[in-house]
Amino acid sequence: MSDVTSPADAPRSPGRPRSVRADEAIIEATLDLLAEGSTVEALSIEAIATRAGVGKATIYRRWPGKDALLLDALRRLKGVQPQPAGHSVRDDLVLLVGAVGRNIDPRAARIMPCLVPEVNRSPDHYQLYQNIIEPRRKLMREVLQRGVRDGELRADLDVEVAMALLTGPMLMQRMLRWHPELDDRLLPERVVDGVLDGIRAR
Amino acid sequence: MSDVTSPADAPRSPGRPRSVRADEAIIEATLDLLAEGSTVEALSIEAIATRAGVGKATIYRRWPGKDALLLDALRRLKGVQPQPAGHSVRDDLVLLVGAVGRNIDPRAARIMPCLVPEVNRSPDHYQLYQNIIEPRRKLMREVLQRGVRDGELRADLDVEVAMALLTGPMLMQRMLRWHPELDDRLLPERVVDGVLDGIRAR
DNA sequence: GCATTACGAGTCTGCTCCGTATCGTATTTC
DNA sequence: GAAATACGATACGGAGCAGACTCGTAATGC
Repeated sequence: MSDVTSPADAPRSPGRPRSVRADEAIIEATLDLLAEGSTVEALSIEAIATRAGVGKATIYRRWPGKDALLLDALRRLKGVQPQPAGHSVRDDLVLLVGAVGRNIDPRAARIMPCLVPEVNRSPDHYQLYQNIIEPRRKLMREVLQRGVRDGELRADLDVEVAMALLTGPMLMQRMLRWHPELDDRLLPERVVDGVLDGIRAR
Repeated sequence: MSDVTSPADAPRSPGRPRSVRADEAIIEATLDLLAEGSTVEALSIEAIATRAGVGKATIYRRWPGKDALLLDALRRLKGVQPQPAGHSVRDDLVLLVGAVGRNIDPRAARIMPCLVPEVNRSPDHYQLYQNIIEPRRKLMREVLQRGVRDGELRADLDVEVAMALLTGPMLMQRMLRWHPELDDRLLPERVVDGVLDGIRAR
């Protein structure tokens, strides 16, 4: 079986190569345990090893500690960014807002809230978090700037505030189920239309 | 010194009464440790006892375990709700939005994010969280309904969505510093005006 | 004064975890 | 076949904490 790293990309040191299957199993076990509700700090190497069907040494051979392993594991969750069509600003915004806090991996939705304390505690993790969301923010910023340029949005629009208006309600709902009765499927449309047209009578 | 519970409210059982000072010290130590960055689960009874200058038994005499102690401690953080003046819907909203995630106790701002995972994990904690924010939500709901009644806001306004639009951006910014460059002091006004008037050109 | 309860401080057992080391075995290169 | 490295499993010493307990002391009601 081809349970090992591809021989093409390295000079191949002697001895038995590391098992790709083990790599995969460790990462998956980590994400599974997190998704099942374990906090970052409650997560133990021993639990990961057991879950992955792997010896502890196999983990320590690859990562110096829990933090490094976690970083690698979380990188797997970074989903694909949706590509706005570029026709209607409203439709593009609905697409982007609907993607807030949503990733390919369904575990991501359960894991993300557990990382909030970490992001607040450690400047490194805060930076990592910012690096991850910045590309998504950039995408939305461009859609909004396009709207201003085309005259579809107010000329005096504060783009950064507008992004907060669009993103905040979705994030809050996804992370905290802030309001139990809001319908998650309809929310993106409602949010975009609400922010576009305002709530003031006219 | 009057270091003990007031004699007026109980039949007074015999023996030395429990020290109010100890109660206070334990709660304060708990909140301090949380505010300093300890996670809920990393918090240990031993650490609390040491910090409070109190024996472990003194804690176990009062609470059955960490969870019960935490619940009592967190109840202390519930700040006062601002009272909207009732003149202008906009001004009332700015007041309420500015109060989102803000409590009298400055430690609250640092503690709240640490509770996000708990709220997601335990239905009990989720319910507790909902009970705490519901009064605040009610206040905002009334202001919005008043606006609709007075014709200041759209007649077809979805009040729940509107609350999400107003609250979400503030919460996200307070809990995650989602956008590093947004000015926290000006944000409430910006959010309210943005949501009121919309971002669409007209 | 005496029974009763609380106090701070500390001890003790049992548990979980960390990070390292050591088994016997498996897989690879030379 | 020999050397090298990886594998899962398990054992180890050490750290930290939970809870129950024990001290000698302090405060209260009768």
